[in-house]
Amino acid sequence: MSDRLSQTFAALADPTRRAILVRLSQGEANVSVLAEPFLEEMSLPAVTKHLKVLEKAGLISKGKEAQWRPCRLNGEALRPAADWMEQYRVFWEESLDRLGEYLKTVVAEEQKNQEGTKKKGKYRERKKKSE
Amino acid sequence: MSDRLSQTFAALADPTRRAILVRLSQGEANVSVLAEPFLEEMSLPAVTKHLKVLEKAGLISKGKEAQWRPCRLNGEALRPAADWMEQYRVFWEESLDRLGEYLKTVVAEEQKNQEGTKKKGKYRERKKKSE
DNA sequence: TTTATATTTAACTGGATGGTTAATTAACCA
DNA sequence: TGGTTAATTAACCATCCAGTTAAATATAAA
Repeated sequence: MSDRLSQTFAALADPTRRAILVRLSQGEANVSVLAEPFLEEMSLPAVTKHLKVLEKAGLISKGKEAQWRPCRLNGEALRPAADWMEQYRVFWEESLDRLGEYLKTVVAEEQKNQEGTKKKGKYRERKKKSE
Repeated sequence: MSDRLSQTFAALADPTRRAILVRLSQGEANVSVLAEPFLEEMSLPAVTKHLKVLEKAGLISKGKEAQWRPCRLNGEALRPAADWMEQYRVFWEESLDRLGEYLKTVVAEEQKNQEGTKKKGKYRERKKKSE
């Protein structure tokens, strides 16, 4: 996996972890509080592991207060992922002022200009570089 | 993994797959064209597999034209994931009119009111239901 | 000093992922 | 018919992932 963006998306690719983030968006909470809603489905160490994944991805950070480990959301870390998605908004959003439609058209134009993937015999064939 | 949202995020958690989506946002392309930029790093079947992941997640769909399989982006499928992220925008965005700051404050207030994770002795202890 | 609470670590397991090479399928072309 | 191109499937492998139970660590409280 390796890169940051992949790590972020991977961290979000689990319902338990997303639920934890939702919970943390309402304020910090220590591990057992966070775990409580899941303890009928999984063990506490399982939750600890999820928290570790979120922590490694930079999405949360853990404090230290006596034997408790208050966790808090680090929303900042979601930004690159959100920004990445943002570039696709145009593909689904029909905005009120038709900006979406307009941009789609622009893209379609571009597409037509560079062509190369549309009709029989026009598929661009590239020999692999022999290096 | 199972649920749709997880599937979407998981599909995005790989740089090759994200690059494929970027490429497709500029227009449809068949498999070998999509694979070309990666063939020095991985084999064609590897790319086929990535495409399958994207397809299962509903992010792309494949057509059929002679021996070619023109792939196209299905941006629509990204919407739920983008929407999910959107709820966190407030945590990083300092909007021009300070709406972000304002909402952060609201959350901080709420946090203070419900407390329960802050001071010694106040940690909510719930016995696990014996069922 | 013992006990209780909060959390983590260790060791293990089954199943998913991401890659490989070799073989197969499918359509076109000469 | 036979060859070429495009893409997939099969079989395999190493690693990661999400969970488990049991043991360890750390702080507080009696």
